[in-house]
Amino acid sequence: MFSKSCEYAIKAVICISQKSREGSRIGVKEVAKNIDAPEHFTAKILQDLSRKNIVQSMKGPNGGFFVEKQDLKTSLADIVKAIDGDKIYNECVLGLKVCSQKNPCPVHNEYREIKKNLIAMLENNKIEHFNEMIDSGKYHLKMK
Amino acid sequence: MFSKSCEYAIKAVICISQKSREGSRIGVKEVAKNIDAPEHFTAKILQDLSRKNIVQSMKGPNGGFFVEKQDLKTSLADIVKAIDGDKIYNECVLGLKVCSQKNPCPVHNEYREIKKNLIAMLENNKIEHFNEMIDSGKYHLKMK
DNA sequence: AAAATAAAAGATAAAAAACTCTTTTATTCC
DNA sequence: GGAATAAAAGAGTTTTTTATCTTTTATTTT
Repeated sequence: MFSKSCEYAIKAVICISQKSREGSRIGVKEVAKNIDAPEHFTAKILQDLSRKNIVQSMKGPNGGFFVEKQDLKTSLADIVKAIDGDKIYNECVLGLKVCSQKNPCPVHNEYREIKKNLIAMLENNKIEHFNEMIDSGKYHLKMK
Repeated sequence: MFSKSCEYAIKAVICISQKSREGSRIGVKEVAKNIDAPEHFTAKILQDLSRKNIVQSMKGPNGGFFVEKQDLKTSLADIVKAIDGDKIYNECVLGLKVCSQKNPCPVHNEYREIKKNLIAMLENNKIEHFNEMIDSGKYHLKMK
């Protein structure tokens, strides 16, 4: 469904935002450990997310990554678009270059509904949400 | 969503089954042209589908690929499972190794519904279906 | 039986994705 | 200002996926 980078990105953003609520920043090393991803690879992804303003960063001692309050409204869709692009929005399930309402592939109509729900899910789920869910103890992100 | 191989496989099976209804077999070269896929790569995929009994094959002059009548009941899910495995059935959207009803990731419950619909779509759509749809002229598989 | 045809199998190559390592730049603390 | 810290940037490497090329095997036709 999503690329590995994208999966890591989602987990990383949630992880960083949790730290941010406590008022502190978090370094690559700790993020990587938390989300069970390779450290340097995580660094690349975080650079990308930072360039795209999904997370913020500060260099130097006591530096690290954090998310600003207004960015808690970032949705899963925003992260997915930032990393994997908008192919889930546009691409045909069968990979046809031309597949539209006017010129549909055999599963176009059925898939449209599924896609609609998937996109709705990605857009409605914001990171502030996840913080609450994970706090509740009923949901997790751990790889154990 | 699916690998390239899998997309090709789906199109190839539909393409072959259409020829089979006319009572004739079809060679790799023609399949590849029809589905706009590289010839030798298509050959590999067809070998795989043949080993897994989703299509049949015959060597020699007048040989080629075909699908038997009973195999028209093959669903998209069967093809996807044969090529990409059953990860859409089992894997967590966020890539967590542990993600279940008892130990859900933050989107587990919402995604479960979407997954259910997706799987239903894949299982309900059989290739005999597609033949009719494409015959009707309202749906297509062409890459033009 | 020989020639022709077409898939099967095996080996190789190219591209993309995933991952690693090293150097540079910005910031803070002393 | 100098040392220490941590991200940014750049330059690899490895693995997986996608694609190509060559040889072998099975079948048919003559």
